[in-house]
Amino acid sequence: MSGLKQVQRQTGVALWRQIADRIREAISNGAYDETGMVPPETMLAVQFGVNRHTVRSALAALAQEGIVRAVQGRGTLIERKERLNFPITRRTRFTAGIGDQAREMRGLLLDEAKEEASAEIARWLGLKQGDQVIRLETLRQADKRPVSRATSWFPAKRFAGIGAAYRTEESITKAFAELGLPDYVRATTEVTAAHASAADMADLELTPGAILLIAKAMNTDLEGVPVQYSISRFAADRVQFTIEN
Amino acid sequence: MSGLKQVQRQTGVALWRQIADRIREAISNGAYDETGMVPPETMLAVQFGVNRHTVRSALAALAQEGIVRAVQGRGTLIERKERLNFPITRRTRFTAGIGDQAREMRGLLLDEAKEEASAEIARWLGLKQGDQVIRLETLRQADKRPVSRATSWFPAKRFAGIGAAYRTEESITKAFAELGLPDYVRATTEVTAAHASAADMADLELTPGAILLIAKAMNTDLEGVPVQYSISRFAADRVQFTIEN
DNA sequence: TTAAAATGTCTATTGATATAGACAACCATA
DNA sequence: TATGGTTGTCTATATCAATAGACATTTTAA
Repeated sequence: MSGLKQVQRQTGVALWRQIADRIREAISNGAYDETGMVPPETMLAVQFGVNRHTVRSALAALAQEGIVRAVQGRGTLIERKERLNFPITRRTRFTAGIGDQAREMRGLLLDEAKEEASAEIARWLGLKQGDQVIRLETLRQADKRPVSRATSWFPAKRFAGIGAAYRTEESITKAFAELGLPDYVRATTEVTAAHASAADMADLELTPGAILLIAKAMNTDLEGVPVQYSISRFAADRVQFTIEN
Repeated sequence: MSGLKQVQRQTGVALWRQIADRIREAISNGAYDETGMVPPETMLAVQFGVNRHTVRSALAALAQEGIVRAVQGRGTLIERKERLNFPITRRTRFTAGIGDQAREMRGLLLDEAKEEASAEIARWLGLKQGDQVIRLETLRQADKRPVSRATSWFPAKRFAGIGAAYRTEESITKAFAELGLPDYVRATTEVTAAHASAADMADLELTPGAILLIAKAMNTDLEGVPVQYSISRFAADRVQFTIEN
């Protein structure tokens, strides 16, 4: 890998933020694994072609995220450098999928509502617009660190009580099982990226300007009948998707 | 869909940039299809809870991208509202994959080099570190609009001359065919997101702060022997990926 | 023709961003 | 214990980002 290059002078995104993103990426890629520390501020300033104070702003932001910790006289230590891998296959399951990469997996139910299907939701679930659906707002954590924020819709008739089941089981797979659906498969997944909204920023403990990986997914039962449509927002600096064909 | 909500006051990313992103997204989602115009500046200012001048900065950025065009006295017209869909399957091909969504597809060879495989490239291509590989830097366009910037590696021994073949055929699939590989399959794809580098910004004609969807892909021949490893960077506001299982 | 509605332009003010320089405080080690 | 390297803090200055208000210009429609 080549070293970090100079940042471009841009409008709209603060320099310190661009530099924070670059350093976060470098840490994630293991660029500083030898020392376990970020290079000195003065060196980073030269590398990026900016003032040392600008580098300090970037490092302060990373310290706020818990990624680095500055120690006066010694340097800036790297505290955390993970990126969870999230396989997307016909058998995609959140908890099992990244279960071996974290000690503790949790799924929190933030909100539950019964509502009428919009045209889009109806299309995905194979219902008629206006049919009753259950919407779950969930937050998934790995080792107490928020990983994704998802909005899921289920046919209300077939999956009444899925909210309560999810609240106790903390897993869609187990909630389905409790409601008499022992198995399901991932039919389609659409992946996009966007800036985080204010609400997602709060839930995912993101800093401003953060990027989301957005997966719109549809699951079906083994007969191909849609059972769930979900829009999951992942903190892009904490995960990657892997598609194995 | 609910209407646009207020933006959050953030640090590091300019308000006008956040608003530009939101409006671009709304246009892409067809929120203004009825009129073919963006709402008046004063109305947007109220919706986002900002000054009209801030909205004007956002619209100016979108005009610069060619997405809208302001006409004094009339309003701000929407010029373009596309997001190419890019299916990722075992038979993923760039040109064929989005060929029906654009009139003209082109693949430009920016650079070609023979080099020694790094540990990572060697691992992906099933070679030994230091084995000769050919690296192609390519830019793919749909209707003259840049869509992705890719770096690809090929085993040098097997695919000598792939640069020349790509330059004339403007397609990996056709270049492979010319070199005696009539068919290949997508083995794995890793998807991440990040901010655009300065170089990618220039090649993809992106505005500062833009987001990239990054796909690291490995293709094999029908016997499962790796033939290509590539890192493609897509302008996130112009594409989405679809994974069909 | 007139009025309303929309974008375009200008001035002014405040706070955030970025640069620059100097020096203090702290740590490791020769 | 002295020194060099590192982070922490302070002052100062210039530019960008955002708000605020006023008014001009252009188009549409009453």
